[in-house]
Amino acid sequence: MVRFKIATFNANSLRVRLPIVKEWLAKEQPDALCLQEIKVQDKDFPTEDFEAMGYHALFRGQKSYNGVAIITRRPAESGRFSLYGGPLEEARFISAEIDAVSLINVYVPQGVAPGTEKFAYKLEWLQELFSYIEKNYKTSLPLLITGDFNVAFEPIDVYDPEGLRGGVGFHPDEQALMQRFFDWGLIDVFRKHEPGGGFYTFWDYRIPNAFRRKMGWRIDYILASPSLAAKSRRAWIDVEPRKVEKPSDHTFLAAEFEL
DNA sequence: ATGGTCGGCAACCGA
Repeated sequence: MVRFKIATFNANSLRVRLPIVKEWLAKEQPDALCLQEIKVQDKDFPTEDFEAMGYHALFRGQKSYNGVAIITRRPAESGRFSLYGGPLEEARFISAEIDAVSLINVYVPQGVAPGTEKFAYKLEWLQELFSYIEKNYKTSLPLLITGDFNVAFEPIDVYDPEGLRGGVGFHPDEQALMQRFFDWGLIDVFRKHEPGGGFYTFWDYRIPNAFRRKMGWRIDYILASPSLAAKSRRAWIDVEPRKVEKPSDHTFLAAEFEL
């Protein structure tokens, strides 16, 4: 039996959140950590900080916005650095092969509001991600898709389902696309271990004291193919890093498998 | 009655 621990974290600036990330890595020693919204260009990526801790880094950054990375304990085989394949594409997709597991890390467009061009782009991006997975992966093989999907799937995944229904992040068109991943066979590993509601991974900065008031959303996911999901032993949300000086609006979401 | 968020990066955009 080989332990395989994976986590995902929307950093909202890796420069600002690097101390939190390093502390969490040291504490949990995951085999892979997927980061989103790193907001650094490749030339500024803190590779040395991770190497000094015995970790390896794959990343695709961009100026100002977006940016994704996969930090691994053992060297990983890099996969793709974009979904559509173009050099001008926003840095929202990165994949790798690690310990015989195919890993895809995504930062799904936020979408602003239904009816906007950006909302249409979000739906199109999710559709493209699903098509890519359907075309290139088999449900029988070990696959993990992690990241910030910017979609809450069920009413128990948001603090106010009635009030938020139909808005960005809790819209039936977004949920229908999430459903396609589940229909294909992927399993929401946190949900597998925690059937109850009220567990969130994101609290909007713009709502005063949202965390204290429990006004959260569960929009970050670790999705696993069936055979891999069957090997998960636990999944959890770590809110401890929110108690530091510079909390993020997201938390670390982690899962542990026995391969 | 009113103001109450972040981060990047240089004026606002994105979340």
